[in-house]
Amino acid sequence: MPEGPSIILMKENLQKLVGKKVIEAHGNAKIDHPILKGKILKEIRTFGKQTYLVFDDIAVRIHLLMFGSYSVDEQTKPDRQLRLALIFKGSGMYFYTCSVKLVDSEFLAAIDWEADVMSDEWNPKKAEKKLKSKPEMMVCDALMNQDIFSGVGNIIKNEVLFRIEVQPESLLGNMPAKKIKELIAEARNYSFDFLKWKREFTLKKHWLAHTKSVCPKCGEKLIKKQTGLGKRRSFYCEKDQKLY
DNA sequence: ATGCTTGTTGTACC
DNA sequence: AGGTACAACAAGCA
Repeated sequence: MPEGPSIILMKENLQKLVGKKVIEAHGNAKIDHPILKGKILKEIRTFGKQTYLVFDDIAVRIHLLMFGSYSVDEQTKPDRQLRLALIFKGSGMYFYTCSVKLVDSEFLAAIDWEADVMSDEWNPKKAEKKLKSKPEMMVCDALMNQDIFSGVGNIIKNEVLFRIEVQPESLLGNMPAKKIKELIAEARNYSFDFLKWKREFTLKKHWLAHTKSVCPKCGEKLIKKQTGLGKRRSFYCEKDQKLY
């Protein structure tokens, strides 16, 4: 489920419940469920991998983490613990295996919305500034950093680095300004390709590097390695992706 | 079937 | 104070 573009799809699927009143809230999330009862769902906002169900004075923050899932108007009961259910008149939303928190409006106001690669407010100049201030950071960690590229996950990371022909362990400070600009442009660009392909259920088919064993460009064997401080798996071609 | 993973948070320990 | 490092969480897949 959980990289930024998938969260956009989740928002779309939940959208039909906006404007409706919560009749009942339950589930094993450690929140004060009754507080949501009777409130109108004003809007749904997303920030990277996070989803905010916004009510008058409070918002529910949902983060699907690695294995989270959701459903709208579920027909059959899934075989796992229900984390949160919000029941509306004739409809409902259900969340599983995710992090659920109540936050206030100040919390929303403090978010740097310009860091979200999927957002209209995405600010590439700001991203550039953040990257320039961290010359010692590996590019694989930078892409996964949610303060810089909110919404980018491991799949997007691997595909972006393959596209711009940069080895994951490259240091930001060693990369020419032009490459940094490519990195920023492609992080957004690929995220929208991801969204399009996910919508068509053809995402996996379009992977060039992620989980692949052979380089589609040169036919050499791809390297699979845990990289960066995050120790997340990277797939890359030693021949086609340059180490800066 | 055991190990791995599209992710983050908390806590212990320097 | 700051960072680092790992455990914990959990479901679906190969």
